[in-house]
Amino acid sequence: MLTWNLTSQVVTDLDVEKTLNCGQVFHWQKVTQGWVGAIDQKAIFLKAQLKTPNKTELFYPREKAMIVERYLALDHPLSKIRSTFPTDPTMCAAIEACAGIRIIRQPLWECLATFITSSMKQVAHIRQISLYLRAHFGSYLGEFEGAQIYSYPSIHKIAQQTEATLRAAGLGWRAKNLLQAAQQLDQGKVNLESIHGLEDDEAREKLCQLSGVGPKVANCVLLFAYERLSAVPIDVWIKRILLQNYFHGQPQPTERQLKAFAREYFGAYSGYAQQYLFHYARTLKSKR
DNA sequence: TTCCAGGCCCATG
DNA sequence: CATGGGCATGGA
Repeated sequence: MLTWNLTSQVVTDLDVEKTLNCGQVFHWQKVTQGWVGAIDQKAIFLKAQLKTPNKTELFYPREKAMIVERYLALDHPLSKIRSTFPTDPTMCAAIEACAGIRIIRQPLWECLATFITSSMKQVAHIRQISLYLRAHFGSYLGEFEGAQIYSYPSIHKIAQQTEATLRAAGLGWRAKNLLQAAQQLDQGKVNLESIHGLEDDEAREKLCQLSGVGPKVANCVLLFAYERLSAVPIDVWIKRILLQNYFHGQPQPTERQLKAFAREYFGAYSGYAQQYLFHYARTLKSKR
């Protein structure tokens, strides 16, 4: 049973629940008072108390304060970011539904690997796969209220597996992609750290050299791990909401036209806007 | 049971 | 550049 020496601070515009459950990260577990999970190799506990409609007191381990503050992107100026969004009805509804959602800064490999395993999978199943890989190939970090906490397995650990052992995670044909990507990285064919220094297009191109990584997964990694807040992943949900709300009654745009529109129309923080639309669309469906 | 899911890859026009 | 088919699995 892990114990926590907590510190706290009052944060404006932070909804921990939505931030952890809006489809950017998939492993945090709910406990009585808050959430437990891992940031790299550190077990972390988070608790949020609402003070006013947009102010939250966030409690987190004192000795890991810097790590948590960086991970949750508490430095992102959400008010300023929101002000750059267009003000059409759909976007306004999404902003209201997504108050306090922050694009977090995830570890590179963990984010990349998770989204390689995400293609044509529902969020619930991506989570299941992530927890399986952690429990079987990650490092045990401790237990809290029955929740077992593991780190995400290293590149090398995954690279050492066989396609069969990975398929046991329910990966199906994605197992080969994950294995090959891990091996490419393990052999130094691509260096994830070095991508930090590249322009968006170069970075995207580099990521797409990895097995199982195409434009959509690359944009997820750019947005959720490389802080490229204008990167717009277009999945089935975003495509649907764009077509219904911004291309209604018009001839079907090509993928290229859709991308160009998203990047231009939603502005400098189009990745943020995209995430709000994604979560908004999913909450709408669950309500029906 | 059927439908669908945070796509990628490769082969054709 | 764009379109179409194949690919595995499990939740809803």
